[in-house]
Amino acid sequence: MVSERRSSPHSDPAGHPPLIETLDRAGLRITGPRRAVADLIDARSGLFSAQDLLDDAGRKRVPIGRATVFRALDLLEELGVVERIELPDGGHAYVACEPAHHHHAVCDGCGRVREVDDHALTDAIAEIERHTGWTVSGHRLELYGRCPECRTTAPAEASRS
Amino acid sequence: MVSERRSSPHSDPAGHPPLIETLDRAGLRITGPRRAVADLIDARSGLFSAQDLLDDAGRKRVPIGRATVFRALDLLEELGVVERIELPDGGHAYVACEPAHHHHAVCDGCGRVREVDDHALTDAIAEIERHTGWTVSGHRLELYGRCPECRTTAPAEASRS
DNA sequence: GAGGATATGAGACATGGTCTCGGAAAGACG
DNA sequence: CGTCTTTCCGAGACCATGTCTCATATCCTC
Repeated sequence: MVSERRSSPHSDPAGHPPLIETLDRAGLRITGPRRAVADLIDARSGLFSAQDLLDDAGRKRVPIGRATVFRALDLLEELGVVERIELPDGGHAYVACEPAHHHHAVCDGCGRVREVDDHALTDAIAEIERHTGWTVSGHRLELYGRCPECRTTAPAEASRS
Repeated sequence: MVSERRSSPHSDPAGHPPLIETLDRAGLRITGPRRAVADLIDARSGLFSAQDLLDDAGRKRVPIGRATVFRALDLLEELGVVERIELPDGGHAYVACEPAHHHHAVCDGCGRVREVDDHALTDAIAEIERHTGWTVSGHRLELYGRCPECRTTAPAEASRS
């Protein structure tokens, strides 16, 4: 489980439109459970696990099946508005994000996640292709560290390279 | 005692010394099971899962407990000679590697893994730190694509950003 | 509305990994 | 070598995170 931290009850901290809109625009069925999951995600900020959503749902007395949460998450991931990321400790978490290609920086102080783009990385990959002979069709980059707010507070715990 | 010394078709692509030596040099106990796991890994190339090692062990009639395999893998990971990587499909796999910091490129044709270093990435990260105000203490980069041998054969399947 | 396509929920199953605990083996020492 | 302490091992229970199945409920279109 990923820790609980929410900011404003419903607003999209990073300015995303409500997730449910994405489903709608993609021409997918808007069902009660889907809407519920979308809302639960919108109400969070930063990292969360499927279990977190289930817990939230229980707390709010919104009955949703486990499988449904995973299915909704898959769907949203496919649409690019939710991403599953790997944590330094080997665990997983989900995070809502923009559909455009980007990477995530995860703060190990507060769990906040920030999107980062990667012009420089693109160049780096081109370079790698050039001298290894590989064709790189995809990549995954995650950054771990501390956000400006946490930088001055408690020291970070170990993180892997 | 396991007979078979690295019999893999593409053995030792990067010229690693036997893994068991790493344990020895680290001053850790060299026990039968640890040696067995080290040998099993040496005999492989590319990605493998804990289950693969267990299967190999069964095939060679080397009885090793599941927990022991995971413990040995943890140990080797701590020493930096084995790394656990995230696959594009969300699964995990292990791979033997050099202890120095680097990244992996995974071929989705043959499963081969190549180590890649990242001068350019280091610069890219410095750049990110500079204009986001974050302190990046660690990162994880994985590249997916096709190695030169597979590039000309069957087309790659989809892979994620 | 009615009907067919699709999604849902409950819970079994799968996978990958961790924990516990009694027993066994490694290494230190005399 | 024998004994002692420390560490490791194996078996299997346990756990977390997902996936699958299938009967039922729901959505959307006509």
